[in-house]
Amino acid sequence: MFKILIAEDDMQLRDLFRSVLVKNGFIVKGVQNGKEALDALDKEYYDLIISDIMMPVMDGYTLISSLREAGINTPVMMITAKDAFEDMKMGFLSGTDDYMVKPVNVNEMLLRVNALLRRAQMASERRQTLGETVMEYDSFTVRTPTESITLPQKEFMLLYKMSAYPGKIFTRQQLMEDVWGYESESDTHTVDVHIGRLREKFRDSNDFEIVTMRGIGYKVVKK
Amino acid sequence: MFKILIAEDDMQLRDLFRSVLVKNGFIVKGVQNGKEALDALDKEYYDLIISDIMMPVMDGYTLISSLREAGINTPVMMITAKDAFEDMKMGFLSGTDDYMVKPVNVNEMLLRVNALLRRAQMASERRQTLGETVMEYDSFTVRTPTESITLPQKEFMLLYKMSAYPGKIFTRQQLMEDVWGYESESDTHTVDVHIGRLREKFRDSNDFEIVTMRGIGYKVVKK
DNA sequence: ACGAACCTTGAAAAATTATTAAAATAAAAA
DNA sequence: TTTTTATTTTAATAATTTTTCAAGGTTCGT
Repeated sequence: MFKILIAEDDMQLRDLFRSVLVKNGFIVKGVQNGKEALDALDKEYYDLIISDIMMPVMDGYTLISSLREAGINTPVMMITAKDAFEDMKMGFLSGTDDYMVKPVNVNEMLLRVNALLRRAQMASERRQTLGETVMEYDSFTVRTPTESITLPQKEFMLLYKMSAYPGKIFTRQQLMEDVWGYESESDTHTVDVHIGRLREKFRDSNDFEIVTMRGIGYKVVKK
Repeated sequence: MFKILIAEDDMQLRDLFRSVLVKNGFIVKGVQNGKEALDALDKEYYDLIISDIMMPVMDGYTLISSLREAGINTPVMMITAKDAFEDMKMGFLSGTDDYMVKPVNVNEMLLRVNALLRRAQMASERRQTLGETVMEYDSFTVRTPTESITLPQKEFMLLYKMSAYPGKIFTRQQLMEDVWGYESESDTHTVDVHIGRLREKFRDSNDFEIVTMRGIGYKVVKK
């Protein structure tokens, strides 16, 4: 299920886009300007951004530039009122992936959105979400609303593995095999130490906690 | 540099596209129809395909469909004479990434080509900026407010590649493949040495730094 | 309250990366 | 061509971070 963020100050247009996208199975959030878009992106992961250029508070160019500078490569489709080459050029140079001129044919928009998502999927890293916590396998990074930390390999793998099935209990043995590999010599108590460190790091998480199943193993539970 | 394949039966148009792209540093091969395109793709790798829809022998839809079926995900831009929704729909459904209607604005085409290559994870611009630091691909030169130095090839390519996606993590393997080439014999630790030299040279940069992602690779971060 | 299971801590061991120097290769100049 | 210079690679060692292990303290369930 793909999540799309729409930044558009014209409420009528925003609602039109939203209804079309929702009707086609997307989860959509609408905001009024670039600033609000950044806030939304901070809280939650989106698979695609549709943004108007001219908006109050923060325009589309600024929005995209800041995203790209922050290393966020979410695909972006820009929408503009003016059919001017210079505007389009600025859009593409800020890091836009596609560009449409108003009045927008919503069916074309749908096709283009799908094409962008298809292409992004290929390059996309493996990723997992637990509430507002996002785990990126390719960078061993965990993003929460308040921070973004890169974990050591073993710690990350443990968390990633268990988060894939919240509520499911994993025995130490299972975790050893999955994370350390089939014929690891290491003591299974090593798992405990890593769990301890994870707990310390995510003590304040509102999304999950690691629960001990005495005599069995551990599980990640959604809060 | 990047290789682009153009499939277009109108010789005049093909030559126009070719000359514009060549002028912008791309290596271009032109063919007359889908069949010839498939033959060319069989012989050689291309980074992007620009294809007309209506062509004798084999049309654009068939070309793209066969590519996608064969698991080839090269980005494709389709070009058509008719401004018809049904045509565009068929184009996108066959696996096209972008779509332009004739008469084609070649400058817009250039922008879109670059956007497609960027999304496909290839830095296509010949010049990049990171804050006040400018990198020129053609001369391997990096200019900062205080100085201007020409780097050795490997060092420059490394920096250039990573700077194209600030914040994105590159594994040594990836960097080896991108900078050294697919089947390099060299030890991947040679990357470390070059990174070390880059760090030394740009120790005082206010614009960026190279951060180690332990166990994974490196990334360039904006300051 | 008791024992087993778990948590915490610190320090040793292992793995990874940084740094340096020297050797090998490639490019440029004489 | 030969010599010189610059670049790239390899190798060895140092520094750093992660991982492991073990000991003592704590908690949990009966």
